[in-house]
Amino acid sequence: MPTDTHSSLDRPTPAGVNLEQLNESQYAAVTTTDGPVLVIAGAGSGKTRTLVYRVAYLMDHGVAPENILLLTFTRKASQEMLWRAGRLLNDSCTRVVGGTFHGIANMLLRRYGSHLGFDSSFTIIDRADAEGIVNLLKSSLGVGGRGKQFPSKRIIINMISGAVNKSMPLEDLVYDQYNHLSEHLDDILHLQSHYLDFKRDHGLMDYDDLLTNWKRLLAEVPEARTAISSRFSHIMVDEYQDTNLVQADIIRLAAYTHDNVMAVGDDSQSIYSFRGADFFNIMRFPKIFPDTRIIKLEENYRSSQPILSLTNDIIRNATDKYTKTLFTRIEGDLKPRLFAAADERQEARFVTGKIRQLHENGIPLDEIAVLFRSGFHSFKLEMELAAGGMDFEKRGGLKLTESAHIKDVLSFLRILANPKDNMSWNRILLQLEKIGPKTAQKITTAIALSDDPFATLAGYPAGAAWKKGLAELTHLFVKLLDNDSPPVLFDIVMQYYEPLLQQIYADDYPKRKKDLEQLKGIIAGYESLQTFIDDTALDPPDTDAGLAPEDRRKLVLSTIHSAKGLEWEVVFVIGLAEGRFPHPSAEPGGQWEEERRLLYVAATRAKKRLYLCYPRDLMMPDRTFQRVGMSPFLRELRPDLYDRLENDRPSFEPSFSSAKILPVSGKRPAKVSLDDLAKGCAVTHPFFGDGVVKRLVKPRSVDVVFDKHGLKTLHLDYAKLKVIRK
DNA sequence: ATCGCCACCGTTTTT
DNA sequence: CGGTGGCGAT
Repeated sequence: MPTDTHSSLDRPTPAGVNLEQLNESQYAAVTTTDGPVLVIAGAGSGKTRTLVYRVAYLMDHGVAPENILLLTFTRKASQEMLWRAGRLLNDSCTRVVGGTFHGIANMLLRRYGSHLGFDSSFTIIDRADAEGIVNLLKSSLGVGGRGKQFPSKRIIINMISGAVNKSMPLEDLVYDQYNHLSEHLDDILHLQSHYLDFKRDHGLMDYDDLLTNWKRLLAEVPEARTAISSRFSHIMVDEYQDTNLVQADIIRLAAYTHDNVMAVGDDSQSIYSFRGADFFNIMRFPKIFPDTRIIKLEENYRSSQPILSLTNDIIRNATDKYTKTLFTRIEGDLKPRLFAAADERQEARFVTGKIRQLHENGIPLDEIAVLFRSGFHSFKLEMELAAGGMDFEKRGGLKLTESAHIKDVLSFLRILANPKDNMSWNRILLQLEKIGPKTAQKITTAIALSDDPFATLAGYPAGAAWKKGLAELTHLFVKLLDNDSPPVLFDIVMQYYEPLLQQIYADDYPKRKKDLEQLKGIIAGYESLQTFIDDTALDPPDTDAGLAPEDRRKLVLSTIHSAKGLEWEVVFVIGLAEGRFPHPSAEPGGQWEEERRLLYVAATRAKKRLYLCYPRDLMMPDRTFQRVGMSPFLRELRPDLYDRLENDRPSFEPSFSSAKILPVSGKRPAKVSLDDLAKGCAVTHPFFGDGVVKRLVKPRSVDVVFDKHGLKTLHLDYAKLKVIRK
């Protein structure tokens, strides 16, 4: 594919794009309509922005939006991107097809799946479902019961899925990466083959199946390949370092007529290799697509220089170096801070106190995040925040649809969409009195073998103890099969399920009931049951879905993995202690480097302020405290790149759990009111320093230009402003 | 043989 | 909190 011979600067510019903001490389990435482009760039360099601009550019040059396919990692990311593109180039870009690999795969398979011999009604299963199947099989095959260190269901699913994603026989993978488990190889292979059969027999499809079948569709069905390749004349991929081999093949095949692919990624941010992601995909890209234009972006548009210096130093020690040294023109001189707490509790208090302080100084809560390696590392902090009456949103923990009661209700609906879904049958039958794993399995096998599952259920020879329960269940399905509106179906299920709910979860029934109300709100927006079920499996709604935007402006607590691609003014990274970070099972060589990149990802989320915290003492499994040092990754850093915070004072911040504290807004009397201020007043602020009032805003805010930090909008209720001179 | 209840334990990361 | 193992009841 010929690249342009004349200077790219001769080309017309995309509508509404301010080219002052684009450096020459970005400009080159944006202004090409043909051929493959690979953008390799560091954190905060505006990779995603080049994609948005290119969408705008393409549409400006006559490419119809419905022919553009934007593949992103999460559905939120694609929505965000389309929204940004919409601001550049009116709203026609909403017709751009944006989504995740899995979402697009689902769409295509529902449409063309029959070419591969699929039943059109397959059910998408998530991780927890997959683990559930392994559990069922483990007991029914009698595998691993006696041997003590048989791998957990989670590890087995990781291995099975890893084999698919790396296009590698499971056997090789076990010898390669799980050698310590190789004594169980036969059992593992046994489980794998039954797992595959189970999914096939019951019309279930996991995340990996969606991708492999998409690939098969492209590779084996010429008419589908042609249809898809001409439908999407331009394909864009974000976060390319997180793609696996199957995804790389999909892109190659989907673009086989035109090669119009643009991929952006950063090898230093590859943190998903445990899931089969392979950042060598980036290196391979130019070989797969000859005549690729490679564009490197080295300017960072996110973080201040002190933060960038530290993050450069984190990655400096990496063994695989493809890394570029990033620079920034953003001003700021606040060095990252390293805080050594005595223990987790003190760490939590420090973070809570700092957040409160920052918020009082005018930083909105949704511009602050706390990041950590594993979900449970934030438990102490969550308690401390809750005790202090501070609201937060936790990401990367349990999703709404992963809780047992929600799964219960969804099972009924999933059966309606796919009567062969034996996972769901099993769930429902187990709820009945006197039916345990064995009985449930007998019934589900009978159902799986029959042509009419509902008739089989009705006619199943019931034992005396559970005859009544089975009859009620049969009756429920009679009613359900008469309807097809999702909200109505939901209500019918709830009539049946609510008594069960009270009985099964007697202790926290009200809380679970509230979750179900929320689910009801979500389902109300759907007209098709199938769409609803697909969405809940592919993109589980979080517990805050449906809240008004102003209520969502919360402090974020997140695992580092779930924070990928996001940014905040202030970032705290907690739990940076030996034994916590890197994860103890990571050994120098393999996983170790990925853990280092993980810390890099965490630190590069910060725009202005970065706090790195660790507890000196950690509670060990045997409930004793043990002195641990700081994370080895921190020890490697040049000490002049950060400021150390010592906690010589025993009670650094007051504990919010031991004292009654009023909510933030009511706690502090306003120091200054609008009446005391006027345009031109000189003021001082404990955090931003000296400045001059530029403008009075609405009821209780004021714009101040600070000497060192530029323009800030401060809320008088929170900010500790002092008037120096009127 | 199967079910239900109680007590105990440990927690990678996930589209 | 969720998974597991033991034990008594059916």
